[in-house]
Amino acid sequence: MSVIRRLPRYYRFISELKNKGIKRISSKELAEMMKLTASQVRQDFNCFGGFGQQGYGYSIDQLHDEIENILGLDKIQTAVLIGAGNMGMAIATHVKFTKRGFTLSAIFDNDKSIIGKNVSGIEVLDVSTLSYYLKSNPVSTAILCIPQEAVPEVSQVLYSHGIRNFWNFSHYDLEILYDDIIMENVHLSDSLMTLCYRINDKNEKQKN
Amino acid sequence: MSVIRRLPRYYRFISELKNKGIKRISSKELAEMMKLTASQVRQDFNCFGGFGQQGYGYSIDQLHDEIENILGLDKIQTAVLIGAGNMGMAIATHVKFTKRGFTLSAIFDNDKSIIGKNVSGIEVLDVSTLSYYLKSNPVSTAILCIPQEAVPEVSQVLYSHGIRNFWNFSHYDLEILYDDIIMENVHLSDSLMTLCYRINDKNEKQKN
DNA sequence: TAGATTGTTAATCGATTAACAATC
DNA sequence: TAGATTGTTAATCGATTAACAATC
Repeated sequence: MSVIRRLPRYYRFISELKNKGIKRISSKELAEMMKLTASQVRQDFNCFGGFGQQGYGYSIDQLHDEIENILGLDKIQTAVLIGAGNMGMAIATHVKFTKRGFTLSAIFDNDKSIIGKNVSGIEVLDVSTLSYYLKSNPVSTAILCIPQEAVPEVSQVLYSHGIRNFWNFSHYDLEILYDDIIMENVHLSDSLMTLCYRINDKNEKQKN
Repeated sequence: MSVIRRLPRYYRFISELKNKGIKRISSKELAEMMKLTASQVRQDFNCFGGFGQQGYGYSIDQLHDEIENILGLDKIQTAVLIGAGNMGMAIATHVKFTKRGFTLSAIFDNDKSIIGKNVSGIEVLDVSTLSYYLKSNPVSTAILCIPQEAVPEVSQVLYSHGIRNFWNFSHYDLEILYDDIIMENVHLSDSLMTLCYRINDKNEKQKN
């Protein structure tokens, strides 16, 4: 269902309206704002049970709470981050985990010069202690910020300790290895190449 | 066309096969590897003119070059990065720009403690000199790693100097402001919330 | 009540899959 | 030639849009 992919964006816009103190919105107004069709907005919200009111529109507060609930942002997942290089550091310090349904419980790396450092209140641990850590701490989700080569070994440890949910920043396509996992990929280079395509495609069209 | 979104992934897999020295592959084999259907693989490649050979399959080398060409990775775009916080730093040091059709020519920030520092061979410049820089240096693309609040002002400067291509890491939806731009969004928190949804959805299904 | 706007069904559009003739 | 595998057309599936009756 492709409505799922749109939910976080709805949540972003609705949260902003809520912060501005706005109380109601119609599908038409929201659609204009988000560059969607009113029809799609209504169709989308109706997937999860109609929470609008005919003749009035949607209550921003209710919409906010409903989407929060649908996304499950209230049920906190515990995550560990593997790889405290530039990307891992950026993720650890930049992402608002608690607002997105997660808590970051530990960070691991194999670089002696990084181990022991404090990153946004969390000490970086030696990745060789990962298995030991997972035995005594309940973790549902792993964030992979390690180089492609390291993925098979590290993910094997994670998988063997029951971790089935991954937020993957490596170039490795982990779905290939296990088929009972939830894999959310952030392939930055794919995104950049898509941008490249779109730029070149536009340039070519302008020539003709 | 949703085939575009799949092209970078094809490129990733084909590049790896090429590196391994493999010379040919059939749509069936590639499909299994990438968890697609053989039909889709053939359909996708045929969008850009059939470069397979009946009874044989596809030449890895040719496929690699064709996709590279379709993506336009050979025509280098010049980009500037705005915002040298954790995320900006990670992007600047972590992303292989030249391999993805770009060259990073400058980095800007407004933090005096960061300005002047060297990040992967590029000096961080004062964002107040951005306008001046753009007058004398040809730039086609901007990478936005700045907080949401700063986006309207900075993007106005970029837009007014003719920049129409954006790689956006901020929470701001820039399409709303300008409609003649190419916008490639990397909304990390959207991705994380989608993961949250999928985890909770799976958990609920397992209960029943 | 009249006006507005939803919820929902039907129509359209696009993307994926299946099938098979063409051909290397 | 026989076998393999593509290119391509047709069938299916899913997602988006349009239309309108229901109702606040």
